[in-house]
Formats: sequence, structure tokens, C-alpha cells
Amino acid sequence: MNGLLTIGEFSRITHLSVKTLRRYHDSGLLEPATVDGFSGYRYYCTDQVATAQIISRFRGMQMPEREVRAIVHTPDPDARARLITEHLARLERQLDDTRSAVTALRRLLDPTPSNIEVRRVLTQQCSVAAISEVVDASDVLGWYSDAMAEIDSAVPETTGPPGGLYDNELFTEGRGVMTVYVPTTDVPSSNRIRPMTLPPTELAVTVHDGPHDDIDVTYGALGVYVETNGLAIAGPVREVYAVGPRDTENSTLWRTEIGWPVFGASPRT
Amino acid sequence: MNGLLTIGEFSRITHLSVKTLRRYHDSGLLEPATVDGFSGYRYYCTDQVATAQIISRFRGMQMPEREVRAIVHTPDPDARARLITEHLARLERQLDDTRSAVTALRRLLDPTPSNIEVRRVLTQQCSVAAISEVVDASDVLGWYSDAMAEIDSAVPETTGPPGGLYDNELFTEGRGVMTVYVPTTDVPSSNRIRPMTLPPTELAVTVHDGPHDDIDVTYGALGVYVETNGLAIAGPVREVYAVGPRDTENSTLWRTEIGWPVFGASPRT
DNA sequence: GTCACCCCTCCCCCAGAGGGAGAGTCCAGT
DNA sequence: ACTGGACTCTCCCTCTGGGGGAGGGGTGAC
Repeated sequence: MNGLLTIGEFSRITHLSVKTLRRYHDSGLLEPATVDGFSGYRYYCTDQVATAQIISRFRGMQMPEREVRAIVHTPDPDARARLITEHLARLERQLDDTRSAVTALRRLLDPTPSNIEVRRVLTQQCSVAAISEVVDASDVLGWYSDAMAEIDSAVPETTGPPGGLYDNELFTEGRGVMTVYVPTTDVPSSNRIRPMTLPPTELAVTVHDGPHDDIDVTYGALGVYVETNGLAIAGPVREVYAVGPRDTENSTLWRTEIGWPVFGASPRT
Repeated sequence: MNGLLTIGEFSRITHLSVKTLRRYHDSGLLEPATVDGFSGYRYYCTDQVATAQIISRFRGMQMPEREVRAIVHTPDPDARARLITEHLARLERQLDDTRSAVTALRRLLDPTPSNIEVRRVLTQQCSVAAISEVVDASDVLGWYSDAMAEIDSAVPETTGPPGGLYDNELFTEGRGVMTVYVPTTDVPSSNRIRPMTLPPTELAVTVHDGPHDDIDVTYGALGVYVETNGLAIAGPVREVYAVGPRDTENSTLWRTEIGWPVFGASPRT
């Protein structure tokens, strides 16, 4: 009565279900003011209504509970604000993803089969400056831009467009070795950047024009080609960013070469 | 070799993980072209690459698997298009929710305590036309607008602003009886709409001005008032939409009275 | 024929939520 | 003081959309 609320009363006031309140207690997100040591009854105080509402706001924005916990337990308002803006940025990105997924979907559902031309190529040996690490599939984009930025700022002179090597396990297991590189003869010393020599490789190559929203369609076509021609796969996929974000902001002008290492039949050209 | 792919090959081509492909098989979302009855090996055909990509597009847009299944198994392109536009509308709504959650959050985090005035009122008996049903908390908004539209189109003459009764279980259990009504003396015959008499009730009443984004804050203040004044709760919460969407598009002008049935101390006006 | 790699099933884990059983607690009315 | 009903407790299961890993068997290149 004197300012302490049972879980049911607190639930009516905050519009959080009793179940949810109990979980928030267990996970440390919202601890009751008192817990009766004998009966286990939870008692909340009226001050906690505001906290509960902040929590439900964040959860309503799909913020993960662990982050909400961090925010609620962070007294420093600046750090709070940073966490919040970070989450808003993430929401924005998610929205962008959805938008590009929609446009890519239209292209996929459009009756435009758009046959893809595949060439067989034997690459020349190539000296590059590379960063190589084991990466989760969900981190690929972020890792790529970090690593490429590091290479860009460290390598003074390149002798060709940048590229990447994508281990097949990245796709089949969701985790695998990923490499980004720029061709150069002048590799700086750094703990992440290392010199590498790409060996001559037999590739099935095709070109993807435009943004990467629907690059999977091109991958599909290339994969089907490789398969129907009875070729076996011999290593990580290679992408070369012939025209990319460093060349133009206009993503419709991008030009990505996808090369799938193969062996099995005689290469032409 | 002849157009049939093992799950690993299919995974490399479609960039769906092996685990995910197996689940898609189990759930009927994407059946392999052949399953070896002896070894259990799944074999996919190259035609299925396109289907797999459509699936991953939809999943990338957070579409639930059951809906993706419906779309993929729907041959009729019109029905497909309808399902897709429905989902896009849902995404839009979600986005709106996020936006309003953000604005509401700012208000909540602002150092504006905004004390709320609570009056004690004894309502008069009132005849209404009402729709009453058990509803899930997540459906409240949709159910409300459907029911209110039905009442609006059926009741010719109202004698006051519309209102709603919200069972406390709606909040504590996530499911409960919900009622919407308009005051009228002339109740049409309908299977859903029924005449009701709201009994005289002792209420703790406060007014919420503006859109409903942050109505929970007002609920919190009212709930705290009721609690700190040592009152007990005596029935479903009552909302009266004194100024609402039917009166003006400008949601900042809305005016909602929230009445919490109580008993316990002597009412003042 | 061997052996590495591939694939199978089965079970456990995660986040966030809900359902429900079975037992214990609180409190108001008698 | 007692009783009964409402409230609360814990515990376990379910769902969705994934992932990790164990243990066992299949496939096919050499």
C-alpha cells in the first residue's frame, strides 16, 4: 500500500504483461524494489514505472534486451545518448536493406531472364597487399569496408582494381576465411596487411553490372553454369571490383567480376 | 552431375547455409528435387536456384517463413502480388511504429515531468451501442478500428463521443475483453453490435492530450495516483475519445479521457 | 580398396515472447 | 480465527528462425 506495488498492479500500470515483468527480473533488466525472501513475491515501487516505460519503448523499437539493459544501467547521459543514436543508425540501415531488397525483388520477379555470359580465364600470377581473417557471414559487409579502408590508407600505389576472396565455407557454414586485397608491388609493413601472391588460377568468370543488391542472381547463374558444364570447384570465389564505390557514387555504374575457380574441362580464352 | 546438385553445391550457389536448407526442406519451404531413399541425401536441381533466391529475398525482408511458403506455393501471380503488397504494407506500418516510438522516446527522455491532474468523478448511467470481444493485446489497434468503423456506419445518431473499455487482463495477461461503444439511444440490430448500459461508476480520471504514442506515460501517472492514494481497482479502464481521429486529422489536437474505476476513499467531484 | 570429405540425424543452444500446471500466499468477509 | 477466492510463485513446454556440435554412415577420386 505504501508505494509498493504487486506485480499485477505494476503490470496494469505499465501495460507490461506479468510474464514479461518476471522475465525482465530474471534477466536483470528490471529488478523489483523488494522481493519477499519467504514467499518470493515481487514488489515494485512507483518510481519504477518510468523505467519500465523507457524499457517498453526501446523494446517496441526492436532493440535487443541486452542493449536496453546497457542503456537502463548507464547513468551517464552522454553514453546513453550514444547507445541510442547507434541503435537508430542500425534501424536506418535495416530500413535501407529492406528498400534494396524490395527493388531487388522486383528485378527477380520481372520476366527478364537476362542470360549471363560466362568466360573461362586463366589468370596471371599477381602480387597483392591483403588482409585475411575468419569472418561470420553476417559481418562480411562491415568487415570488408573496414579492411578495405585500412588497405586504402596504407597502400600508396596500386596496379589494378581491388578484389576479394570468399571461402566457400562462408556460405555453406556461415563462417569462413575472407580476404581483401589490392594489387601492388609495394606492401607496407602492418600487423594486419600482408603481402600475398595470387597463383595463376583457372576461373569461370562473369560480370555483374550495377549495385550488389541482386548479385546473388549473378552468383546463381554462374553456379548453374559451372555445374551444368560438369566443372568442379577448386577454391574460394574471387571478386574483382573493376568499377566500385571508390570510382563512382553512382552504383548503377559499378562493375564486379565474379570468378569461380574450377577445373575439369579445357579452358577457352 | 546431370543437373542434380548436392546440398553443399546448392548452398555455394544460393548462399543459403546447409543448415538453413535442411530446415527449409523440413518445413516444406523448399523441397529438394530428389531425396535418396537409402542414404537420405538431398539433391537439388538447377531450376531451384531461382526459387531459393526468391525465398532468401523475402526472408531478408523479415517475411515470416509461413508467408514465404504461401507465396512460393502460390502459382497465381495475382494472389502472389497481393500477398507481397500486404507484406510491404506491414513493413510500412512497422516503420511508422518505429518512427512514433522514436518521437515518444524523446518526450520520455526529456526532462519534462509534466504533472498530471487527476479528478475523481462519479459517471452517470449511459446507454450505448457496443461491440465487445476477447482480443489479443497485439490486435487491439486493428480490432478497434474495425469495430469502430462498423459502429460508425450502423449508428445514425450519437449523443456523445465514442469510448472503449479495456479489461485489465488485456495488460496483465496479454488477452482480454475489449469493448468499443458510442453513446446512443437508437441501437441498430446487428450480430456484433449490442445495446449496453454503462452503470454509474466511480472513476479516477485524467486527460491525455495529443497522439497516443506516449499515452502509456499518462497511464503510468494515473496508475501511480490511484496507488499512492490507496485506492483499489474496480473493473476495466475506460477511455473516452473526446477529440479523436473522427474529429481532426491533426493528432496533436486529440483529447483522450482515461478513467480508472476505483473505490476506497471519498470522491471529490 | 582406401580415405578424406561430404552428408545424415539428433540434440542442445540462443532471443523474446506465451501457455499452462501445480503449489503456495494474501487478504477480505464472515 | 477461518475460509475461499484471487493472486503469485516456479517450472516446463511451445513457437520462430537460426546456429553448434556429436556420432555415424555414404560417396567418389585416387
